[in-house]
Amino acid sequence: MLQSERKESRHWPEAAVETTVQVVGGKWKGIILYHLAAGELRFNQIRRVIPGITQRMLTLQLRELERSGVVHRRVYSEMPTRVGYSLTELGRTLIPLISMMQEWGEHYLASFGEGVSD
Amino acid sequence: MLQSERKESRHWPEAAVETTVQVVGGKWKGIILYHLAAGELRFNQIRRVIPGITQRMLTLQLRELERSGVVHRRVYSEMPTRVGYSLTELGRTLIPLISMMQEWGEHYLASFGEGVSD
DNA sequence: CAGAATCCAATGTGATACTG
DNA sequence: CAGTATCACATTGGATTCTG
Repeated sequence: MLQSERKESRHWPEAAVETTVQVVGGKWKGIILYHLAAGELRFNQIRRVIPGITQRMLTLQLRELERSGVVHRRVYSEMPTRVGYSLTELGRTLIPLISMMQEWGEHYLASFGEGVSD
Repeated sequence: MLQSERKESRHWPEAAVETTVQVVGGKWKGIILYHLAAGELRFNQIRRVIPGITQRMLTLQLRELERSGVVHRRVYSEMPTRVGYSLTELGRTLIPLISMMQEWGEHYLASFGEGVSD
């Protein structure tokens, strides 16, 4: 999705903003990255810390994060199968951004209260 | 987890991340905010700096940004009609975030975006 | 355990035409 | 100039079932 719809090779600053939105945006990616910032998690561990995400969506979002190069998928040859997900080096450079997004969200929720339906 | 996590908050940190994603996410909101950071722009001025956005989408995204409280819509009583959009005070608190998103996107495009094929 | 496959509903987005 | 209205298509998301 990201690389396959690359635009011009010239980088306008807004293209950079768009790129970041595509990597961390979507309904679940920010949350997944937030949890992976703490360290490697297995598939069902992520499901447990993100109640509400379906198996299908977790798979899809993890695949996109992998494809963006920010998440690494590691298969342990065990029985039963165990798969660990962790941030790549590039993914770790996202931590300050995720952190800032969290802070802003808290500030927003605190000043606008619960009444904001968005 | 993230260093900035505030344990006394009654909001879950992931809800805060989600909230921010909803405010700045989507296909166009980040770009719109990026341009409004420079100052007030009229409707068609935004269209000009964001080639590719349709009139319909610009209207919809601006309405959502207004509704989130980060953009202010100001109608000048003139002929022909003139409407200016600008960041609210809350919206201006997003500027460091947008700026960081831009920087990360540039870093991503520079180190990863160009040569990668799927 | 960690998924893949399928179906379908909901939402997002674009093109086009029209308006005060 | 700054929108609305309408239709069509694309993308996203959920529920369910099945598998190595």
